[in-house]
Amino acid sequence: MESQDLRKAGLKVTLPRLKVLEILENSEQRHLSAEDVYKAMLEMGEEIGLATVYRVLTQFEGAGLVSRLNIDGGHAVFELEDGTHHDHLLCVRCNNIEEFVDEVIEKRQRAIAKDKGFEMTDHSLYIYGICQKCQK
Amino acid sequence: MESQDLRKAGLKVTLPRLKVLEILENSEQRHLSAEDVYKAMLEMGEEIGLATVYRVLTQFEGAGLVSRLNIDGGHAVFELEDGTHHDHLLCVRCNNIEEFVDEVIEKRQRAIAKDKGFEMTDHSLYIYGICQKCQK
DNA sequence: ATATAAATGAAAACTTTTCTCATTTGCATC
DNA sequence: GATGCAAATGAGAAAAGTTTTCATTTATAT
Repeated sequence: MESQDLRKAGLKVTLPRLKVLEILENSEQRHLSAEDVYKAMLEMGEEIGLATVYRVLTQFEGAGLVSRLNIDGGHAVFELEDGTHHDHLLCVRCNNIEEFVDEVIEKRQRAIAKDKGFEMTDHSLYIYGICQKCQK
Repeated sequence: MESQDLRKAGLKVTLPRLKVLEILENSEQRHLSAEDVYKAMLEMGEEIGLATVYRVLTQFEGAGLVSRLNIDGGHAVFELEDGTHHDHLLCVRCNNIEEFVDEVIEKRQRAIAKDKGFEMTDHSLYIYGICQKCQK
């Protein structure tokens, strides 16, 4: 099943790649840092180098299998690509990440870029706050 | 004039602090990295350590004198705080930064946070693209 | 003038990510 | 199935940006 995805992306089917995919698919957290993936790997009893995790995730990003979020203050997290564009809400207490789609905002962004003479290539929007659970 | 700002912020009035403020005020670029400030300092013939630049900028941020932007991919730039909230458009070719304010987007963000049960503390929106100059 | 708490500079440390290079592996071909 | 070769891997070094440490210097209240 996933081997096909790798082959389609022009990547050899290797154990590290399959395992990284498996972790991304089975993790209860949709958003994982390279470190998270690395630790999950070791917990599964799989030998892997952290450099390989970074390489694999970067290749997956290039192949459109995952997307990378650059969170405030430096470190990146990865999520399985599901074909939908969406933005993120981050809880500053528990680091939970939620997703949302808002067509009004999307439209305004395009209008702003046009207005400023920019050819928009990308955008990133993060809303930081305290999630419902953490407010109690 | 600026000495007052420093004193109000509970910071001693020192040469490095005054000089960093001066650079932020007089630079033709509104958005400067710590490295930029450091280099400008050396060009002015002022001795300063890079660590001091970072410390001073971080203190200024805490005091509300400057704000820090975390640009995609890691490094931060600082701008003099002008009391207005605004978001940013970044040119991926020349790294020029423009600012914009959009009340529609602001309103939608608040609505989304509320809808998801988040108590919004902050948000960041960056539109990446190719600016008018760089399109030619 | 002086004491003292804060600020500074230089270098080391830290964090996250990428690179290097020798070794191993997947896979097409025989 | 054996074999050859390009691609992938692991370990550690390196890079980039930022923070910390600590001995020395400086600003400011007394």
